[in-house]
This record gives sequence, structure tokens and C-alpha cells, in this order.
Amino acid sequence: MSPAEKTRPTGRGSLRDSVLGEDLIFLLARANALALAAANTALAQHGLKARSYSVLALAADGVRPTQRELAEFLRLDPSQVVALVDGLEERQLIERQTDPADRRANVLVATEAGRDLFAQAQESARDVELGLLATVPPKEHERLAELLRLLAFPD
Amino acid sequence: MSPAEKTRPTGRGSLRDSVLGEDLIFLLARANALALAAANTALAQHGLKARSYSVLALAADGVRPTQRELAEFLRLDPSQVVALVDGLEERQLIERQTDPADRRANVLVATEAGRDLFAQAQESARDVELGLLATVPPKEHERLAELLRLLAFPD
DNA sequence: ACAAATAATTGACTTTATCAACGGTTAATG
DNA sequence: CATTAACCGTTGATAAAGTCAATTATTTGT
Repeated sequence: MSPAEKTRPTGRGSLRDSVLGEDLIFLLARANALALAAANTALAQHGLKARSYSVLALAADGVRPTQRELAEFLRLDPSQVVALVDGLEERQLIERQTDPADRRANVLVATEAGRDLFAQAQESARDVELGLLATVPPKEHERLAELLRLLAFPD
Repeated sequence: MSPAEKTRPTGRGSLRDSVLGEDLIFLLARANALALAAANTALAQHGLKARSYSVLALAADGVRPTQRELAEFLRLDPSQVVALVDGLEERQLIERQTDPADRRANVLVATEAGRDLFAQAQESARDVELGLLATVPPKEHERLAELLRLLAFPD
């Protein structure tokens, strides 16, 4: 008891000194929210969002991913990939090619227009990235990426 | 030119060697997706999700946040906070107290039951966190947190 | 005292996410 | 082989999350 707290002191340093400020999961969520928002607004000028950008990226560098691989990689339900691919295919940025090795599967390939658009979008993406990294000492950039890779791909 | 790629070699190392594998925004998104999923399933046993956990956490350590502060901190629309708070309040885990200093605002405070539940949930959260960090050398844990803080709070 | 700004809330609406079911194809089994 | 089981993409139904404008109660500035 002794609830002697004054009423104001929600005050100064604010919430980030609370337990959550040290919660990795929360930090990840918030960092992601900021990054995603920035990326989406920047990519909008190319008619893309982070999601469609990712799909285009993979199609564009010739990895020939199947939709299922994409779903797993992007952590999406396969049905969401369908919609994503539909959108990009209608805009003739990518193409579904039925995998000759397994005719159930579609392999995604970027058209020339797709590769061109990606090249442009990639610049925007890079700018956003640099913006986000503005507060991080450049020396640490690579280490941060490395650490994030460990979280993103724990194998 | 020279498109000599065989058809199979989507093969081995897979997609993570593509451009996206170095894309910070993507890595953040994927790491977050994994963390969020793990957190949600672990917190489910307490009837919480990452979101409600965060709200409870802030209410529980006496920061007396207002809903607006919460919205900004968690990067949510104020209307989403309403729903979140409704849920926790119905379960009598937190309470809205109209801020005496500004009677428009509600200040969130955890009940004793709320603090108890949070204490338990926090352990689950910690386990999840350690699980996620399993691939990261312990020496680097604090540095990772520090770097994420920079991304999450660029000020 | 009045106008403008702000906190929470509601409601309409769009976007994302989750899940089960289906047709076509391949892999595994007997 | 001939089935059976498993798998890929797709669809459709449903639920959850996110976005936005409008409203009420209160506060702030003038």
C-alpha cells in the first residue's frame, strides 16, 4: 500500500524504461513496425509494398522459387502467395512457369519489366534501409545484419 | 545471356542467398514473424497474445501509461488500444483510472490479479526469448538488444 | 468566454491472416 | 503396376488486424 505516488510522474523518460524496453520480442516488433511503415510508403511510388517487393526481388534474381518456397521464406500462408503473385503477374512483372521437374509447382520468374522495376524499387529500399540505420554506428551495420540473420534463420 | 542454368538448381542453399538475405527490412520482418509466432503460442496458455501481454506489462509495472501513450509506444491506432484494454479490463487484469491531471485521459493500472498473471506470463516470455536467442552467442545478447533499441527508438 | 486542440470511443471499411476443402500431380506401398 | 497417401496451388469462408472519419468530453490558448 502507501500509494504515495504523485499523479504526474508518468512524466519524463517515459515508457521505454519499463520492462518492455528490455524485451527483445517487443523491440523486434517495434523496430519491424517502423521499418515496415517506412518501406511501404517508399515503395508506394513504385506500386509496391514490402510484401510484393519481396516476391519481386526473389523472382528477379533468378532463384526460380516455387510458390511454396516463397510462402515458407516469407512466412506466409500459401494462399496469400497466390494473391501476391496474381497481382504481380497481372502487372506483367513476373510470370508463373510450371516447374518441368514437378508439374504441380509453379516457378516464379520476373519479366524484363519486372527486373527493371525491381532495380528502381531496390534503390528506394536501400534509402529506407539507410534511413533506419541512421542511428546505428556504421561499424555495427554488418554485425546487426548478421545477428538478425541468426534470428531470422535459426538453423 | 548464357542462361546455362539447369532446371533443378533451385536446389541447395536456397533462397536465403538471394538479395533478400541481406535486406535488413526483410530480416527484421522474418525475425519478427518467428518471434511473434513463438510468443503467441507460449502466451496462449495464459490467455494472452503478444499485444495484450505488452499492455499488461506496462500496466503492471506502475508506469501508469495513458492509452494514447500506449498507442504510440506499441505503434497501434488508438482505437485498437480500446479493444485491447477492454479485453483485459473485462478479465479484471487491469483498470482504467481517469487521470486526475487530465480527465480526458485514462491511465492504466494492473489489478493484483493482473500483476500475478503478468509475473507468470513473463516467465513464459523469457523462455521464448531464450529460445529465440539460442542461435546467438550469449556474449552478443546485450549488444543485439542495444542495436534493436536503436532501431526501435531512433531519437 | 470562446475557439481550437486533444483523449477516448464508436462505426464503417479494407487489408491480412487462418483454415478447410478440392483438382491435378507425384511419391510410396503393396 | 494400381492404389493410396502426400503434396502444390487454388478457392472460399471466416476471423483478426489495421485504417479512417466522426463524436463526446475535456482541456488549452487567447
